[in-house]
Amino acid sequence: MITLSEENYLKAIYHLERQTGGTVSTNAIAEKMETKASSVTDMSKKLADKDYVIYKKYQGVSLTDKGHKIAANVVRKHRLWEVFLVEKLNFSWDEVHDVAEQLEHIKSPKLINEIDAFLEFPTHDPHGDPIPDKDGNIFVLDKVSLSKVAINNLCTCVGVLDSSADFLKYLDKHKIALGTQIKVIEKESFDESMTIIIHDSELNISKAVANNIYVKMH
Amino acid sequence: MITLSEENYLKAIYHLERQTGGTVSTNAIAEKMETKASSVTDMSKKLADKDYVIYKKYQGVSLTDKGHKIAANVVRKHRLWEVFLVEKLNFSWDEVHDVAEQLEHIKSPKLINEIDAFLEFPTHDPHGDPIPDKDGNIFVLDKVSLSKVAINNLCTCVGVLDSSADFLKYLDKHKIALGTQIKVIEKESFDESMTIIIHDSELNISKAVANNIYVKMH
DNA sequence: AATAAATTTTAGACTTGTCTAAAAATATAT
DNA sequence: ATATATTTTTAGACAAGTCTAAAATTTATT
Repeated sequence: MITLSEENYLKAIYHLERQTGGTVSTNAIAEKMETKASSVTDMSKKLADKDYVIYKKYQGVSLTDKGHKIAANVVRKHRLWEVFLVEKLNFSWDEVHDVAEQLEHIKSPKLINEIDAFLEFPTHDPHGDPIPDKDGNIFVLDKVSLSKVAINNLCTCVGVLDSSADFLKYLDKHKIALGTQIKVIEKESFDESMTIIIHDSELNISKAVANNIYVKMH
Repeated sequence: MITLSEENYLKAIYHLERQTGGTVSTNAIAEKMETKASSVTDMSKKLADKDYVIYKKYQGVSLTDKGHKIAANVVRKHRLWEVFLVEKLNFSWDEVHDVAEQLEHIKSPKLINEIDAFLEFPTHDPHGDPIPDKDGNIFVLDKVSLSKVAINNLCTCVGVLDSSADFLKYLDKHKIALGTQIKVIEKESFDESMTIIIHDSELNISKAVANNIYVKMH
């Protein structure tokens, strides 16, 4: 039986592998988990003993197929619960993360299958992140950072890079949501801010904001 | 912050207090929790330190107001989740317990309030057990054991004493559910079995079964 | 009331997951 | 290529929660 802590480590490794491609360093895990490198080393050994990761001293870890499947399933549960909270229980997209962090560890295949069906098999969570299927596969749609979009182009918001509550509240305030149409009309070269049109009105956003918004081109 | 283990102990003490009235013995808790008496002693001290129970050496424990409130809230969450699983996710009443044991520990006041509203404020769980309100109060309706009902009386099933999967499956097999009308037509004195009429057909049930069914008299 | 039986507590040990501080290995820079 | 800085591991400690075995207390019995 897998422990809560082990699941959280596998999830962190999963996200880090996906960000960087290859193996994941001890320090990177420690930072993500908000723990110490020595704790990560201890856990890496345990995860390797259970065949969830491949661990070579001083070389970091990478998920085995077994570990990948478990991690993807945790992420699947996390994202399905997020959809449930927003669609059925009146949560806003900045409120779901902490609760989903708890719900993702509930062990019941029937429960998550029924939730999936109840929600009519969603493919993305409220932040635009893809929901892994039962085998752990995800289908990524091609999205680009809003900061890369050239002047006069029209695009649609399909996701966010940073899903912190603060950033999501900023988006709410300015009526930016998944599906919102965005037209880039001006870019300032000195601070890399840009002016966009949403819902027929102009808005100036900083480079930092534009970086954190994913869009699909028209 | 309260731990998972502490919550489970408080819940066990809550149920035992309710069964027996007064204080709860170390052994009774150990049996309910499927653990050893020495572990219970250790935990009793911790719970007393945190003002969740009153503990006197060799005299057992009883919940304080603070402890009672926490325990009742865990039970509230357990039973609301059970209703949710049965009403919305196609679980049968014998499948819900294990999942609800996990879900009852999710910490999010908003979540449980929204689930409550989503279910339109149910008062009883799928086994007929009352759901404590936000203050931990429960409103018990007067129910009697089917085994106490005299011949020729008509009554309605409103709950079960034993909600083990085995017993619930037995009830399913014989089409006995909450709300089912039952008429007692015969009682055997030698084995205390009884013959009842449900859905217009006769059924003979043992003393053990009758003991575990709660009914409301007409 | 004294003894036997049952219950409860204590003492010490073990596991999981964490930490700090020091040692070892790897990477970087001059 | 050697010294320095960074990363990673080891060693030893600690808290939570559990256990076994022995001691203390309470309850039941004669």
